[in-house]
Amino acid sequence: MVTMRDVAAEAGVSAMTVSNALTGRRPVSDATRRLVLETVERLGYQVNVAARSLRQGRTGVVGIAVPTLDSHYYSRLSHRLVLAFSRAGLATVVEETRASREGELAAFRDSRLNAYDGLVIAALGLNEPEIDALSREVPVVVLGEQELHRTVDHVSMPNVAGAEAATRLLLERGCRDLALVGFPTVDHLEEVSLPEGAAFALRARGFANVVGGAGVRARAAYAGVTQADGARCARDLLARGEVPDGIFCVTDTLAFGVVRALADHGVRVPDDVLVVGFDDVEDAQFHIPSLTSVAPDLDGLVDRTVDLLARRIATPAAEPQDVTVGYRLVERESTTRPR
Amino acid sequence: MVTMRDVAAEAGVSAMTVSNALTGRRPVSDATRRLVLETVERLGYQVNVAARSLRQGRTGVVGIAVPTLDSHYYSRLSHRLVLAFSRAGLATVVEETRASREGELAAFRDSRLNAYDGLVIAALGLNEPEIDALSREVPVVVLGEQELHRTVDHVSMPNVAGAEAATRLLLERGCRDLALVGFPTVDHLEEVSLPEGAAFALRARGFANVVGGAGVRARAAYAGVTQADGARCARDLLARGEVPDGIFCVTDTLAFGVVRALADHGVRVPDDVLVVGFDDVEDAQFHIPSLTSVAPDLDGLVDRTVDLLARRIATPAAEPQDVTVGYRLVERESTTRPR
DNA sequence: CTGAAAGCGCTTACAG
DNA sequence: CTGAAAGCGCTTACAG
Repeated sequence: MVTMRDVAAEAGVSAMTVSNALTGRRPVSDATRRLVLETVERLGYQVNVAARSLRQGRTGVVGIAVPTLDSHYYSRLSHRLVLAFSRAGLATVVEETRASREGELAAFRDSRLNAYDGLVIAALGLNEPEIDALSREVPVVVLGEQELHRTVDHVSMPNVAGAEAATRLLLERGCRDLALVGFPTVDHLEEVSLPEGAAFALRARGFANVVGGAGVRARAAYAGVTQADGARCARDLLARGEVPDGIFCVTDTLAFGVVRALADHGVRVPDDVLVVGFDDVEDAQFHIPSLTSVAPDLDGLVDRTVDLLARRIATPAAEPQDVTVGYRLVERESTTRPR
Repeated sequence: MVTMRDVAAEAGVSAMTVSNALTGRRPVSDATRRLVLETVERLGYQVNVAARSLRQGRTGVVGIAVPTLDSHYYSRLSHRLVLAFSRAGLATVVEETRASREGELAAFRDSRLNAYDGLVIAALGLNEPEIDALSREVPVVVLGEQELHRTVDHVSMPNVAGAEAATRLLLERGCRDLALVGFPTVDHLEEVSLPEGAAFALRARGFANVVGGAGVRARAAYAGVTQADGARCARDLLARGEVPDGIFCVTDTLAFGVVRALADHGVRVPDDVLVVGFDDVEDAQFHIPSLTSVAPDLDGLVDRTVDLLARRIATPAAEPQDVTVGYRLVERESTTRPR
């Protein structure tokens, strides 16, 4: 391997000067810089990042920890974060936590071990005190799955407000017999905790808030997070006898499964029942029927995340911020009554 | 930060002994090991990976470079690879190349710079000689987007055979007026190169192979890789006047866009036209109609990839292997004629 | 603008 | 089974 020392010897300068010519940290005369760069090119020199990291204590790498990459929502979110950090001059590493406590602890451990400069984590398994403690060891931004807390930078989704808007839309379209898919109950929400964390509970709360005073029927079904789980929820609702006339699903992924299972049982969307999802993943536009969904401001979420992490890295003691991004309700065929 | 030296001083042993107690590389007496581990625990010592890497020249990290994470196929593939490498005791880093030459060169560069022990790359932009040259700098396994070549380990999809099976199914179902979506032509395939690389061309070739002797009409449409691109292809076909009675799409993602755009123009699947995709992504089961698709043996692909990379890391001079995994054709509603 | 020396925190020979 | 010394390839003070 070609080292900085080789380049220095070949160019007849010191290793320091090579370093300075490459990093620009200290001024180097134009002639020397040209000589160094030409020698670097000719010898095919590549800086050794392990050595640089050891010396600097920084790596220029940010970790992104998400429950899984095999998800409509998280794959897109990861993609957007990678692009945004890339624009900010930071390389990114994506890790999967499998939505487990252990996986999330591992992400924090890896952040120290591999000397990530910072970590973005969609935390589902760890609770607030744990995150607060861990966040002292590495600059971190927590993504919107926890309730508000003020000891760590936090960018969250408009979970409650978005779910309220979705539920209101169902009422406005005339639904009087609602179902919530993705949470086990519409009452005593605070007593239930799910492997998927607080986001689902907050969306359920939004649903319950609107349903509460509306004098309509409401029930709930829960089976997990996948399309297959959504299908199971729909079958569960049908097995209980009555078909609701409006369904709010806490994610689009669940909604896809719900719509499919309803079709398998001869129940049509939107003819027999209206359906709204959450996340507005790209697929929502392409399904038949296309899916009405709550579209969180993903650009805002990503931009704020990059900003906050950069600030936290630069100023470890900065005052923690708590940001909730906006949303739009995008209406499509699944809530459009046929004429 | 607590260093190995701190632990050694506290435990009254040498740094070497701490290292040996931790790595197990050399035998340490039981009593000493217990003392060291207890001291490590008490001081909260964490090994510094940068220093270890610098010394060892290895990191235990494997890079995975895919065109994008925002894709039905690549997000699932990345997920599976992460799990498989995790089982093999290797951490993984996922990078996006944006399907560009530059992005792929960067993945190789990062592999050296960040001292990945190995790289898995779905290469689309680089050609064979470039990959062959780069593969001398880092252990690499190339994923199924290139034609066969024997200078680098290579795991490929059953592109030709799978596409042939899909096209044969359309003929068996009575189609006589076919369209290929995802490649610009059905003739002179070798003269066309796409940003998406050779996989699309090989699938087009499979289509052309079957159509060739069958005495049926065939045309092609190409716009890119996304669902929106698939929709554009369908609109393009419709704009040319005649509606085909069978469509083979080189990916499921394109097929979703095709089916949606056809529906927008009142053309029904499978009533008016049959559609087959490729990849068998999870969504294929949940769309309405559910999508018939070529299902490559993803488990086999992932397992072989992990095996080959592990072997290449252990034995850099090993004879390169070229593996093509199998497939199943999964029939669903999109090719089932209504009674 | 340029350089010689020291050291980041480990692990690899070399000894015993 | 254990240790003192050297060095992985850089960059940070300290000098000039």
